[in-house]
Amino acid sequence: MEFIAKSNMLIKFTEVYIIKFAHLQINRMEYNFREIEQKWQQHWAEHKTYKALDNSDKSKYYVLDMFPYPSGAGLHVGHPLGYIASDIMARYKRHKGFNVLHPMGYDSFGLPAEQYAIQTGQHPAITTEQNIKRYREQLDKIGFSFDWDREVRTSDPNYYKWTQWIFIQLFNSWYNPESDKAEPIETLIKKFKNLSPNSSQNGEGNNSSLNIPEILKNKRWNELSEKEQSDILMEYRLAYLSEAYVNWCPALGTVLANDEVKDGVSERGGHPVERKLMKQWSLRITAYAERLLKGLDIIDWSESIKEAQRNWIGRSEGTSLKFEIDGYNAEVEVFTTRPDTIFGVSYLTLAPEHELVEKITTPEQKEKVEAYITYAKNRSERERQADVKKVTGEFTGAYAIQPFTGKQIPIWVGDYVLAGYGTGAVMAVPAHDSRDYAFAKTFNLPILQVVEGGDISKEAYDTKEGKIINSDFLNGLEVKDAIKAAIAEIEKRGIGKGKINYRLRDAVFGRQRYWGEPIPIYYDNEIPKAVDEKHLPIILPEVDKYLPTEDGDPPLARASEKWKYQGKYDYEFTTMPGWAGSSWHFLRYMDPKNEKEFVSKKAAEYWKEIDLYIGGAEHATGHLLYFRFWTKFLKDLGYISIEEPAKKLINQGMIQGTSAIIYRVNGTNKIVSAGLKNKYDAVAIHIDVNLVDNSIVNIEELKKWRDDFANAEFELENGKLICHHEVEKMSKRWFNVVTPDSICEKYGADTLRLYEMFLGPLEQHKPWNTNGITGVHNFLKKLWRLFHSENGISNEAASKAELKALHKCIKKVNEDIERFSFNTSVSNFMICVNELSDLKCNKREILEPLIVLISPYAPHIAEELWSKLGHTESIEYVTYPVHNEAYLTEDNFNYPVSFNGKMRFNIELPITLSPKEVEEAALSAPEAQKWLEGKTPKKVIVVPKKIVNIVV
RNA sequence: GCGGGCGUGGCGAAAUUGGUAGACGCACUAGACUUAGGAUCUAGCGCUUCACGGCAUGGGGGUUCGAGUCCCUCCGCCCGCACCA
Repeated sequence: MEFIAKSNMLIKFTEVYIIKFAHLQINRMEYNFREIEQKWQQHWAEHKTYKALDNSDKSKYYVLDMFPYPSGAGLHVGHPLGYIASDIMARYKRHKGFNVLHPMGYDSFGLPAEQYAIQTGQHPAITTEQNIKRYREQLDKIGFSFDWDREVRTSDPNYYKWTQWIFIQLFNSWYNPESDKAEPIETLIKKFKNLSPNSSQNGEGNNSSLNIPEILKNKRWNELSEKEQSDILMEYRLAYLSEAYVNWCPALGTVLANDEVKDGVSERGGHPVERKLMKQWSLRITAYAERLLKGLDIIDWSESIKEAQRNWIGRSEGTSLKFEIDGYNAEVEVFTTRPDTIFGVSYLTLAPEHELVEKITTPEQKEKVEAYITYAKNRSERERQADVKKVTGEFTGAYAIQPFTGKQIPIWVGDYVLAGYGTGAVMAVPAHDSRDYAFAKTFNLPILQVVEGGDISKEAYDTKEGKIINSDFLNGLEVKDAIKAAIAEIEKRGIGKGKINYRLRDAVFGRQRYWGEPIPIYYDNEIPKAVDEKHLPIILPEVDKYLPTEDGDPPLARASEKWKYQGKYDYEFTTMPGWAGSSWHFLRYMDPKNEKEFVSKKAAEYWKEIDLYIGGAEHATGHLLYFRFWTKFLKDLGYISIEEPAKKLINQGMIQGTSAIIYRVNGTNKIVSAGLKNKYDAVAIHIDVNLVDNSIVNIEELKKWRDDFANAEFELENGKLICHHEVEKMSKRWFNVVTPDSICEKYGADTLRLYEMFLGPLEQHKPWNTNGITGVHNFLKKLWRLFHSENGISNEAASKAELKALHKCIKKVNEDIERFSFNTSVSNFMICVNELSDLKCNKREILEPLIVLISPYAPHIAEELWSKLGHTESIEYVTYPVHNEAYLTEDNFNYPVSFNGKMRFNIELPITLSPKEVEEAALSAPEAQKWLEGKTPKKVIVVPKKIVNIVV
């Protein structure tokens, strides 16, 4: 008895032991991503695995992300999408033997930190620092291969010192239209000094495109006062101070650049924007309009971005033309693209802001015109844009002289003419321009047809086709030829000339804000001067409040009395806009610690331009235009040698949120499953998406999430509470924010990386949906299992089938990466691992290259498995596998043969056959013979490797 | 209005130059192994038909032996610019 009991116990004991042991073994085999990822992230940081070398014989590859603004909300799952793609590229290129520059930084000046500072009084530098810390933690969890030693922050004085320095270079430069590049302002001064007064009209520079200021036609440069000289140079400097109409946003208390205004409201915050005449610092980006346009042809950017920039630059060829004003010693200059319709002009229209309006308005019309101007000024941009159809205007009482007929034509004021474009005045040809037509119809002005075609009693005929009529010397010409003839005649008479106009405006550069780079300018007797370079950086001073002063001066005016240049001169009080620091960050990464230069010549020569730039398309007409502009400028001054900053640009799509919605029966505390909601009068409630798994709500978690659900009654479907989904912007407001941290915690960084790529094409907008993530997670588990079979790793030679599975994958993945199709490569990994699993492959010969192949996508698991295979060096330094065509083609393919869609069969042929032999074999196959029955084939089409068609 | 992009199963999506449309994944169905599984494995899964087959890439037309892919046209969606003379 005792013995039996004992042996039973022994058996039991053994069983328990075996189970325990098995359990241990399973544990050892399990894919423990948390442990692995932490281990390798630490390893990479300690060993500086991803350090980019400044001196290398290797070819360089520069892959850059648009750096983030570190907001308080932290990263959500949409932010890293582009970073993951660029990281894959960086790792792939390292495997391919490139010296890769893959840095990251922070665009850390900006509005939100300042708004927060205004509310709380906390210095923006502190919140920014906290946010950066949080960002870094989040980024580190995803396992990026950034070279963090090269980190830059735009709000760091060591960085903005050089932003200020570049501003000074802009201030000290002008654009020479003759050499077609920026030059030091001294070369312009020299030109002015050499001018001899009174002869300048037909002097040496007669045909030059350089406009000589009026005053120099009577006086020598040296005779001018310092103030006069300064004022003249301001008209040429690339960074200049001028009085101009700007987009003023009262709510934000600052001016905004055109690209920061959308539909008449501020892009940030959506506050109304009005036009205001202000003295402002601007950058003369218009000087670069033509080069910015031309450069688009040589860069590999998406068509939509290039079109957006072309649109924004808005080149249009036409003619400037002067009309004398009857009874005044004055002229109105207009710009037109249709000089061929000059004989159809029935009136001129001036913009309400036009300087001549006041001068030429007759006493009888004065009251009306003034009332109109007041009305036009008080209309906000938004109102004006909203009712474009509403035609308004007023007659000035003055008349202009049609230069060819000598006839009087009335001059009107109308706000459909924009002050900022062309000359702010148009010659109105109602018959051939729909806007002039609407105006003429409203105010009963004559409509004279001068181009044949259309029905001008109904609408304007604005097509640029047809014969010119009623037009003296232009009669009978086609529109195209008439334009040329008209320009020639206009130029001959000296009343105008051919001209190219751009829609692009100079970029307003000053912001009435605190949290930005101080503009390195001081005022000496009201004359703005650049601070000496050796005094840079001008450190952002401390202020008591981050608000404008009572006098309406910007916050910097609050700085203490000691904040003066050289102890006596006032500084400029506005700061630079957000896009200043981001306009050159790509250069600083090349040489981030340099204290003597913004970038050394040597580093700039080696790294040249960005090979791949990844970021959002929302910067199309902002950052992406400005950083091209600064690049061209710095090239002109000889500091760098590239004309375009980024060879290739990819705009990653936005990841939207998938909101979860449940239904509560109105007036009760009863929650019903989505399928049952139509039975009731139910209201939709957004709930936290993290409480939901595959549309099934975790009721226990829901009850904890919000008090009102704790005691709710639930009506379920098959025991489950199902929710509905809606695609919305990812935002706290909709409880649909998913953070990368939560995904890393649950599935690991490698799964996150793979899944973000797997979600769909990189450039496409797509909603985040965690449902499919188990698929890629399972793939990693399966991959892990391949390396942990019962028999361990075998050194046996691989079979044909195994080799084929591997090499097919290598080929496809290489192709996928080269064409930035990251989503398909994830599928290709899955196919390969499935095939190898089916083959129970545990061979080193296969698994080693496989893991290298996957490592750019899933670096942590790759490093772990690589070290398990006995390697001590990081997988990052291993050469990327190359596919072997032989493994792909050795066995037989099937060749289907089809005829006219009527009949189809497959025959098996060896791959080794030439196309000719394939053709012969196809024709002699029994199926083909039977079908042909003596007919002679007219055409045999052999498509390599795929299909043979026989046509009779 | 002008310009750019897109339209493929229940869902995310593949299809490199025109060449067996729907790879891969999710969801779903059935089964195996399990005390159990939210683990793993096997099979099925565009529509239609009992089946052979037929029909399918927004609609219509064209080119071609062959069209998701090229051309024309219409419809729908997204994005950018918008009184730019």
